[in-house]
Amino acid sequence: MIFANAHIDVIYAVAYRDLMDTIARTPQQVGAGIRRFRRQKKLTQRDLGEKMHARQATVSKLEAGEPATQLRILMDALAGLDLELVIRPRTKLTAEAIEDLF
Amino acid sequence: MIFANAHIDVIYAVAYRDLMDTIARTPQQVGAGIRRFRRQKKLTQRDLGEKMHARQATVSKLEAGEPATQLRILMDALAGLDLELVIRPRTKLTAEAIEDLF
DNA sequence: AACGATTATGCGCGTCCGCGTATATTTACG
DNA sequence: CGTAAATATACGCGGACGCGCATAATCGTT
Repeated sequence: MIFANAHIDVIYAVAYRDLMDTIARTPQQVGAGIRRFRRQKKLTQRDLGEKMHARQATVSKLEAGEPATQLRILMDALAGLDLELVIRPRTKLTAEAIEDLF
Repeated sequence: MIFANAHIDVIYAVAYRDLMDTIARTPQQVGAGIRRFRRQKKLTQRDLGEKMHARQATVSKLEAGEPATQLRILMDALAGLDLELVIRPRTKLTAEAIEDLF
């Protein structure tokens, strides 16, 4: 029984963190995720642009899901928003589906 | 008590999935993650390239962490490997640190 | 409705992608 | 050790980025 001694707080934290996550499989979804987190932090595109040394117009294209956006731009934006990327096998279980189990 | 009725199998699956995840904050880490999953699936760069309609050389640059790689290439590679991206707030807790809790 | 703030779009420029094609270089294995 | 497979690198091309600069279009408040 691996979880017998597990702190319920830890598991709760993991589950809560999952609810904050954004899954992305397309450039559009990546852009939408960036936008969501940026707004959550009350930053304008210009604000984020300054943090990452890019133009407001560049942030705009990134959030629009421009497929030819460069990886550098994406990673700089993530850093500017204090975010990170996770690469993982595709799951059918969405956050909503998991909630339904409880 | 939110987790009173939770299927332990589900929680175990979530924890196990986390161990398979790759965290990336730089183009290099993204490339390394792609490479790790590609090898795990016993595919060559050429194999992956064919799946995503890209050249072997393009896959090579992606895995090398070329910062100017286009987002389209990354997402196509993820799809070809049946992977997905997660955008989330940066965590200090690495997979190893979490293991230490158990 | 009107205003400022925010975001989307445009132009010309320099740079570099990803392409096809081809070839070094390295790795893996008998 | 030698050979095939796998990966890294090169060249020229067409195209599109991201840049500065500037302006339209949209949003949010009062």
